[in-house]
Amino acid sequence: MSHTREPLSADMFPGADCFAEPGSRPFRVGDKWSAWVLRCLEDGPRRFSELRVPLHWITPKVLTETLRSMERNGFLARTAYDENPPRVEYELTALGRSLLGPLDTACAWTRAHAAALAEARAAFDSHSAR
Amino acid sequence: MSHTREPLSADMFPGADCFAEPGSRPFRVGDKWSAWVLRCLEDGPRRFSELRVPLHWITPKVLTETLRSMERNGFLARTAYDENPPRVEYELTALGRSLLGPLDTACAWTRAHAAALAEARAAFDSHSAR
DNA sequence: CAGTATCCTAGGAGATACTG
DNA sequence: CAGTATCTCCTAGGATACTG
Repeated sequence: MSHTREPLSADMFPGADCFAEPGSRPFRVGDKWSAWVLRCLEDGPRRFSELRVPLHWITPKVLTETLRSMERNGFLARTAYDENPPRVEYELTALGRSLLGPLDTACAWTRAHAAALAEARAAFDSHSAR
Repeated sequence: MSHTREPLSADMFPGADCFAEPGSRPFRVGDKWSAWVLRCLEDGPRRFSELRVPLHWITPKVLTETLRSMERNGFLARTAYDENPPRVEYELTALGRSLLGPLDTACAWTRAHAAALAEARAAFDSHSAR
């Protein structure tokens, strides 16, 4: 199993690269990972280690920070089960779920204008090159 | 005239603090200033120095960077008039204008859930305090 | 398994000064 | 007026190692 860092796949969350990846404009939801976490939890609760996989082996420190921040905002709920080994599940709240709409809107924009964006950049770059 | 840096007023662009200000979650449009610039140009072309005022005297370096990036993405057009003293105007393109919709959607979400957000944070903070 | 604890680095952002 | 040119600072994000 490779822990190599590659760009997140756009298949999982079409248009999201424009939200979460710092290098990609124009959109970004808050920090680098929150929007992706939101999508990962869309279909139900997930465990800490389950979240790491689709997030390309995000380091535990960064995932913890992201989850704490989202929990603080009331976007998700953390449930710790008293078992051994420990089990913790994260699940979207109604508030967190309500974010999916705006997120979709922005995603839709990105997909609808991806070609125009690429063209604009190419034109700008070729113009500033000469 | 005070050049003191204060938080951007929410009156100018309700809900936008959740897009553009790094410290404010959950939303942020790309970088710190792009969304604000978009709003500043909403009602027509503006000059470089005109933009600095509503943006709380953003430094010329940062404004230039922001405008260049937006120009590269095709969100705005830069027009330099051959006069003395020089005059340069920035104006939204159709592509840039099309961003206003998604931006409004996200703004609307923020305003609609501002109370819930504040409550969630207060609850989280008081809980983690004790 | 679900996290902490440390250390480190790149780059976004600002202050200040200067120029065509 | 409309920008560059430098310098500096901060912190989000990552690598790695360890723990209840």
